[in-house]
Amino acid sequence: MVADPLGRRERKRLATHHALRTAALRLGAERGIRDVTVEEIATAADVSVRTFYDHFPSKEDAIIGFDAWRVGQLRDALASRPIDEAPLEALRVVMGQLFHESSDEWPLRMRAIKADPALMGRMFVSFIAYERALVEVIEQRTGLDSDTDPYPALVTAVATAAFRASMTTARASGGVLDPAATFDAAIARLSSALRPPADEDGNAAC
Amino acid sequence: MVADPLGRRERKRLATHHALRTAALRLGAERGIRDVTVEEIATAADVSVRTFYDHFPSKEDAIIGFDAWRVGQLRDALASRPIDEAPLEALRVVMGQLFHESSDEWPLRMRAIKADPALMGRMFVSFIAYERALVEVIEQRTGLDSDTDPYPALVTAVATAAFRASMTTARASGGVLDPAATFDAAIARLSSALRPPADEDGNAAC
DNA sequence: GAACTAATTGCACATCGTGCAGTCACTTTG
DNA sequence: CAAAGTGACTGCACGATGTGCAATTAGTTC
Repeated sequence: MVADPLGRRERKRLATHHALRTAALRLGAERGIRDVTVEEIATAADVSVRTFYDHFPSKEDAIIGFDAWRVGQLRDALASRPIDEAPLEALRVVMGQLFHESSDEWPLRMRAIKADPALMGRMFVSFIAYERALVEVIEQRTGLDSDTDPYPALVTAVATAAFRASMTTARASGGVLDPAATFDAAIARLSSALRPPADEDGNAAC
Repeated sequence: MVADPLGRRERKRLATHHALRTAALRLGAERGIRDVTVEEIATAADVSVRTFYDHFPSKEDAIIGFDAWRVGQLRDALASRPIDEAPLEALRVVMGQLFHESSDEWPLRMRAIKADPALMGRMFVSFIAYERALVEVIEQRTGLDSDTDPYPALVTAVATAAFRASMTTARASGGVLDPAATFDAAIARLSSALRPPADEDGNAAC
C-alpha cells in the first residue's frame, strides 16, 4: 500500500471540490451557466447549496475556476525562470502551462463560454489577480517600478491579450487551430516590440 | 427660443439616466460599490429601484457605464478611418477617444475602481462586446477571416491590453502619468510587431 | 480515548434582477 | 382641440444569489 501524503479528510474535500467543478462544467456546457442554478450544481454533486459556497464564491468561478492558490503557484513559476530570459518569453512559458493543466476540462470550458460569452469576461476578472502577482515579479526581474514605468503592466497585459485572443481564435476555428500553439505564435510575433527598455547600464532597448 | 431636437419626454429620460449615473459614481467612489445598495442609488436620484433597473442592468454598469449604443458608435468610428491606415493605429485613434469622452466622470470612476478593484474586471467585461464589434471591422479592413487567422482578434486584444495597462499605470503613478499619453506610447511601441500580415498580392508582412 | 479541528449542513436574511400590470405625462394623429 | 397611442416610472411578487451563525459529524492529534 502506497502512503498517501494527503489525509482522508483532505482527499474527501478534494473529491467534493472536483465533483462540484465537474458538475458545473457539464451543466454549463450543456445549457449555459445562466440557465443553471447553484442548487442544481450542488444536487448533481450530492452536497448542499451551502457547501457549494464553501468551495466557490459563485457558479461562474466553478467553471472558470482559477483557484487563489494557483496565483501563488504561477508567481513562483515565473520567479524561477532564468533571469536572463526576456520577460515576455518567461510569461509565455508560464502562462502556456495553463493550457495543459487539467486539459480535459478545457473543451467543456470552451463550450460553456460559447453558451454564455459573458464567461469570457469573468475569466478576464480572474486574470486581473494573476496579473497583479505577475507584474510584481516582472518588476523584480527588470528592476522597473510600475509607478513610474508602464513596461511591467504593459508586457503582462499583452501576454494576457495573447492568451485571450488565442482562446477566441481557437474556438472560432472549430478545433482546427490549437490554443497553445496559437498562443506561442502570438507571443513570438510580439516579442520584438516588448524587449525590456534600456537599464541603467545603458543597454539598448531595441 | 432655440428648438430642442429632443422632446420633453426624452430630455426627462436623459436627466434621470444622468442622475442615476452620477449618484452611482459618487457613492461608489466614496464607499466602494459593494457597500452601496441599488436602493441607495435610486433614492439619491429620487426614483424607484425598479426604474434604476430600467436604465442599468446592475449597479456596476451604472459606474462603468459603456452603453450598448456606444458599441455601434465605436464600430462606425473605426470603419470610417482611412483604409490605408494600419489597424493598430486606427484602433489607437478610436479607443483613445474614450479617455476624452465625458472626461469629468473619469476621476470618480478611477476612485470607484480603487475602492473596489473588481470593477476593473467588470469594465473589461464590457470591452468584450466592444472587441467583438471591432474585430469585425478589422476583418473587413484586412480581408482576414477570424476563423482561420489569429490577427484580427490579436491586434484588437492587444489594443485593449494597452488601454488597460495605461489606466493601471496612470492610476499607480498618482496622476504623474497621463492615461491618454501612456496609451499612445504603448501603441507606438507595439505597432512594429502588429502590422497586418501579407495579403494575396504578396506584400511583405514585415 | 479525549481533545481538537475542519468539512458539511440547515436556517435566516439582505440583496439582486426580472416579469407584469397599472398610472401618468408626453406625443402623435385625425 | 380631442382621442388614441406610446413610453417612462412605479409597486408588487418571486426566484435566485451570497453570507453569517450555530450545530453536527467525521477525521486528526495528543
